[in-house]
Amino acid sequence: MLREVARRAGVSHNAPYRHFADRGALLAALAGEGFRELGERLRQSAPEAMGEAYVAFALAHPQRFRLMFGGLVPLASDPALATASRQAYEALLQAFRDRGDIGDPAAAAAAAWSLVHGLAHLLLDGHFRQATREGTDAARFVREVLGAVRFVGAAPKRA
Amino acid sequence: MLREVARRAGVSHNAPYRHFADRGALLAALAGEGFRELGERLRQSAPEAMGEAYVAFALAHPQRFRLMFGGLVPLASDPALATASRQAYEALLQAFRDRGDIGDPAAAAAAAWSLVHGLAHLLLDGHFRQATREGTDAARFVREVLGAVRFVGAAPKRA
DNA sequence: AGCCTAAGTAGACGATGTCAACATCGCGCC
DNA sequence: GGCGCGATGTTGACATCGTCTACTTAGGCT
Repeated sequence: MLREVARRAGVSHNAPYRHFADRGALLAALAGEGFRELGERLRQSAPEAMGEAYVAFALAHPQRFRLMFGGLVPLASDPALATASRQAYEALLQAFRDRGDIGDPAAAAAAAWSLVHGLAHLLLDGHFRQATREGTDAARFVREVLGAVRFVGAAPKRA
Repeated sequence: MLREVARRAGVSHNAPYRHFADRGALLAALAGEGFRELGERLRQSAPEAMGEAYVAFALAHPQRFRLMFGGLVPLASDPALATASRQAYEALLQAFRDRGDIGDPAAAAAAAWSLVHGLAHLLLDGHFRQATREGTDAARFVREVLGAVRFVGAAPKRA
C-alpha cells in the first residue's frame, strides 16, 4: 500500500519516507484531511441539514470515511485528529443548545451524531441494500430515517 | 496475521489453509460467529433493552465488532453474513411493528439501528472520551443518549 | 566556490499471504 | 488383516510489503 502510492506517484518505493514517518503517519494525515473537509461541509450546512450532509459525505468518500472511523488510525495517534473531531462535535452541541427546546443538549447532540454516523456506516456496509434498492435513491431513504426520530424536549426524568 | 494464528495454535503456518480457503474466509467466519452471537444477545433482551445490549456487545468485543462492521469483510462475501444481519434487522423491525404507535416502523427501525450502531462506533473510537470520563461509567452515558430521542408516532407527512 | 538540507534512489531484511509438493494418520471396505 | 483414501499437517518456495541504512542528487545560502 505504501509502495503502491509511490508507484502511482511514479516515484521509487520509500520516497514517501521523506514526507511521512511511516505508513501510519500517512494514513493519519489522510484522515486529518478528511476530518477537516467534513467539518467544513457541516459548517456550510444549515443545522437541520447537517445530518444529510454528514451521510452524503460518507457516501461520496467511502474509503476516506472508513479510514477516519475504522479504527485503523486511532484518534490518539495524532492530537490534531482529536481536536478536529472535538470541534465538529462542539459545533453540533452548540446548535442543539441554541434550539433552546432541548432538555439535555449534550445527550441530544451525542444521539444526533450517533444516528447519522451509524446510518452512514450501515449504508456503506450495505445493510440497507434491501431498503434502498426498492426506493429511488439513498438521499430519500436518509431523509425518511432521520425524520423518524424527535429529540426529547422535557428535562430527562431521574429514575 | 494468518501465520500468527497458526503460531498461537502451536501449528505450522498454512495449516489454516486446510480449514479456510484464505485469510478472507477466516475473517468472514469470525464475523459470522459475531453476527450470530450478537443476534442471540438481542433476542434474549426485552425490546426496550436491545439498544443497551447492542452497545454492550460492541464494547465487550471491540475487535469482533470492528471486524463485523469495518468493511474488511464485505457483507456480500458470504451469503450467511447477509442473512444473519437481515434476520437481526427483521427482529428489530417486528418489535417496532408490534408497538403499534409508530408511524413508519421501517424508518423507525432503521433509525434505531443507526442510533445504537453509531453510538457503539463512536464510543469505540473514543470520540466520547470526554463525555464518558467525567461521568461514572459508559452504561449510564449510553442510557442518557438513547433516552434523548423519541420515535415519531404520527404517520410521516408527505412533503 | 563551498556546503548544508531536502528529496529521491538502491539494496537489504524480516514478515506476510499464498501456492505446490510431500508426509501422516485414521477410517471404512473387500 | 491389509489396503486405499481423504482429512489434516508440514516444508519449502515465491512475490509482496513495510521499514532501515547508505548513497546520490539538486537548490539555496553565505
